[in-house]
Amino acid sequence: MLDSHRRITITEFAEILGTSTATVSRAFSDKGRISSKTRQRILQKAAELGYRPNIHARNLTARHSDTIALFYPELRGEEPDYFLSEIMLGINRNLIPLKKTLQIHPFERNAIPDEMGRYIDLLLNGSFAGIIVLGETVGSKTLVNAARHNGIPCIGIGPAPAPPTNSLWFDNEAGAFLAGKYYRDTGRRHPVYIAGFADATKENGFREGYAGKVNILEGGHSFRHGALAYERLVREFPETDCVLCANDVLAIGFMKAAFDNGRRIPADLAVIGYDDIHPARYVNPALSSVTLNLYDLGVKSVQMLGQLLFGEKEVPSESIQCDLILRQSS
Amino acid sequence: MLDSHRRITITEFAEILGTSTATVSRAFSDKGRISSKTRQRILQKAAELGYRPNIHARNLTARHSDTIALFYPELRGEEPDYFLSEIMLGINRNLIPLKKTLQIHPFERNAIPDEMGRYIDLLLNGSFAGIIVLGETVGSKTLVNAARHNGIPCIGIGPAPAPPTNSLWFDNEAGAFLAGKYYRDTGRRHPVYIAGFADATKENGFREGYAGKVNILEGGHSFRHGALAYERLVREFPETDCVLCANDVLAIGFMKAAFDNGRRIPADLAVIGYDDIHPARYVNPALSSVTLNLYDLGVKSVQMLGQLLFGEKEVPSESIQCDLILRQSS
DNA sequence: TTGTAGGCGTTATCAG
DNA sequence: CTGATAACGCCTACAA
Repeated sequence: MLDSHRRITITEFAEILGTSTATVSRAFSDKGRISSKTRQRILQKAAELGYRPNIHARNLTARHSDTIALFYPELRGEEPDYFLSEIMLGINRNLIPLKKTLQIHPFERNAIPDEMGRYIDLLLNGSFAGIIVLGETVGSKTLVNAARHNGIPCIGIGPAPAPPTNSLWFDNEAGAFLAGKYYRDTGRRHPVYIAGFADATKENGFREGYAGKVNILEGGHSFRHGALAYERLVREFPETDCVLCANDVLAIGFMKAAFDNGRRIPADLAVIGYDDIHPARYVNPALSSVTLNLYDLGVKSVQMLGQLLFGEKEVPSESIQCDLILRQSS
Repeated sequence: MLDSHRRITITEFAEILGTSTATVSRAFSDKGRISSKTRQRILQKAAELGYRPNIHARNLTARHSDTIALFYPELRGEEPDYFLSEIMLGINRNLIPLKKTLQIHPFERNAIPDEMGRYIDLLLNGSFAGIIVLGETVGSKTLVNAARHNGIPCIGIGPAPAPPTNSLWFDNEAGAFLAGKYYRDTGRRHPVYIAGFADATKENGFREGYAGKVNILEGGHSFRHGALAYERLVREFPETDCVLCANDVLAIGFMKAAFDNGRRIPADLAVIGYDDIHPARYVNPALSSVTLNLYDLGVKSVQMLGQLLFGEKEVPSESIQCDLILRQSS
């Protein structure tokens, strides 16, 4: 049964052709001298007989594969990670020209280094041509370090501060600052920051931008967290007239609860999100947000990785600009 | 340079241990008799010296890898595919126990079989332990067939009609029927169906459910398409008082445009979406939708694939139930 | 329980 | 330009 599906090997194939395995190999490899006539013949016959180079044998000799891996701290909720989706789209769209293939590796967000063993293993098995690591978590850093230590091409994506090379960063403090300043300039009086994961940077940026006291509320990373945050806001800070949410998902959930509660946005309560995921534009009211240009982040990360793959020892880190996109909610 | 990162091989490692490579292999393979004492010793020493089995060599002898691939027809827009995101979440969450790794392969939605060569190659290279194929496109079918022909474990996910085995399906006609019937029962007079990809099934189901004439409008698969559809609706079918959108993204875009245009939903105009992606619950008004239980679809698909991987020749196809989830928009 | 040795399918080196 | 042949690193009979 299995045997009936057994593919023909280079040896058998070469025999049929009456040539050597070396020549067949050359026909498929683009390097190594070979007359275009024999290549033609070989390629055609291959199509005919269904011969294809075995990728594992190939990887074994080449000592690496054509797959690049994306590692990211997983959201432990029941909702997809929209932040990730946008970045991944950018990545995927640009992998084709590199003839690489994408592998997805979510890891536990709160993992300590010792718990990253499984991923380090993957990394060190020589399975990947290169990797992209998302996030600022301990796990992320563990991965990035392991990659560097072992000479594996690796681009890190995350908030500042970032190493001077091989990383792509954005300045959350600056982004949140924009929101704070905007609220100050538009005369809002009682700002609240609704936090996502522990990240003092956004909170600080927001406070500095506002140049005044801001209240803090625990948020999270799901629509539901956002809705819950609204309920808490009503109880704890009823005077609030503007909020910055640590991410758009939170903001959308928050707005939903506020809207259903009869709050007028932005008249009574302004809200600004963070990340600028696509749905932000299509909720009611359309959500103002600090854009991280997520798609571009993805695109750029594979460009950088491409250079590494191409032979560069390292590439200078780059940053992506944050902007405040004003829509209807603020 | 590269050499400094060269990992130790089984031969060298065995030599250091003063044992044979076979024993080392056994220590790592869980099968093959070996005293737990020597295994202990070997595993520990391995950790010490940083020895890890080379995955490519492993794959070569095993004739397959531990990666499973997800193939899906790509949305050619600038937005992530939210439908896919939900399914992928379900898949990812259940891959860990299988100790498998996920690879992502978007392909051109309108690809004809001849253009699927690249993916067929991947498939036939023996690279995958198994695959999951999404969609009802020609490309999807090509892939599924190739897999079956070559004895590669494969689960297809898509709308009915589906083959009797190895596939996971949902009944779009039945789903859309629910929406049509609901509109009939709630006294709506002028229904419009806003189409996504060419899929007569939903349209038919909707019409049958409504048991009357329904107008059709081209839609698409992005928020923007939805918004545009609203504009066209105003011009072409101004009397419309209820719509079914082929997917939620469309519906959300549509509602946004309607809302900004001062339309009262659902009073003047009811809208129902399809797929029930998470954001549907958090837009204003909350979107009624035909749920496909996308997450469960993902979960179930890996369960089925798991059986195939476990040795079953084939598993009976299963279906996932569609339900109409009523929220605020209808 | 452990060791020996051949094989997995390619690629790379070195002659020819 | 083409052919032999030795790696690549591991697994698995088979033998001990």
